[in-house]
Amino acid sequence: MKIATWNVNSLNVRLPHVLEWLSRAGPDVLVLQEIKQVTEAFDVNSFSAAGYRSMASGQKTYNGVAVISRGEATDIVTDFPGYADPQRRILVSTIDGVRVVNLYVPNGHSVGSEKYEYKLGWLAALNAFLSGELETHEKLVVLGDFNIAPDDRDVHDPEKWGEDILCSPPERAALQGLIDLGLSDVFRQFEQPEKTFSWWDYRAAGFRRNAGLRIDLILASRALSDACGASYIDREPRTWERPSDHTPVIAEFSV
DNA sequence: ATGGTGGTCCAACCA
Repeated sequence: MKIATWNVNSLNVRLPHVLEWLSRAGPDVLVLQEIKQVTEAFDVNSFSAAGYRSMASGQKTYNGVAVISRGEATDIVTDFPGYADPQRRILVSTIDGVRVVNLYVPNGHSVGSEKYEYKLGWLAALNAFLSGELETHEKLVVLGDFNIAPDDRDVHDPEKWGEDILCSPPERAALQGLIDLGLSDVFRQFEQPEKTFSWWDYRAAGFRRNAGLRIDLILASRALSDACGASYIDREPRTWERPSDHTPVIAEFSV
């Protein structure tokens, strides 16, 4: 199974990019974040014409997640049980025997802000949810825009970023809490070029200067991480006309 | 050191 994640920053704008990338990369599963459209506006037909099934959990203007897959998606979950949240940030399903958890983790704005507290609370709810999912699904992958750079290697200028948002110790501790459930960051199972990132700020020529972060992650349970043959980031869509500020992150599993 | 870009939707919010 070849699986990928991409924050598209508006599917209305980026649909042509997504279709182009699907045709070039041919993943079995592609999960999207920030589709920024209501579920009813999600264009299932464009994906079925490309040979994919698809579904979305959308909302107006902000957030919104979608899953595009060759195989059928079953046992769909769109909310953490017991955690009421109008923001559409998760889409969980089982595809070809793999539990696929698509996430758009809150950004958090700045350390100590109200949005930051929401982010940490959301991550606690995620931890509780995944703890349960891991009990019932041996093959589980958690992927998406985590809005957390795991460590200094994932930051273009660690001195400058310091312990700011996306890099603060409580955020990194929350990510470690997920790892401690029995998940691993498959990108780091392989030799990677230095300064490989998945997001570059539109401002201040971030991409031209490679001033980026690796905040789009693929975490896999033991049964899957053992079966992971490759994980890499495809920078190319970030070079296209009118790009998303994120680029696809891919993992290949022999399942 | 500051301000820079982009999406949604038209003023202001979010990233």
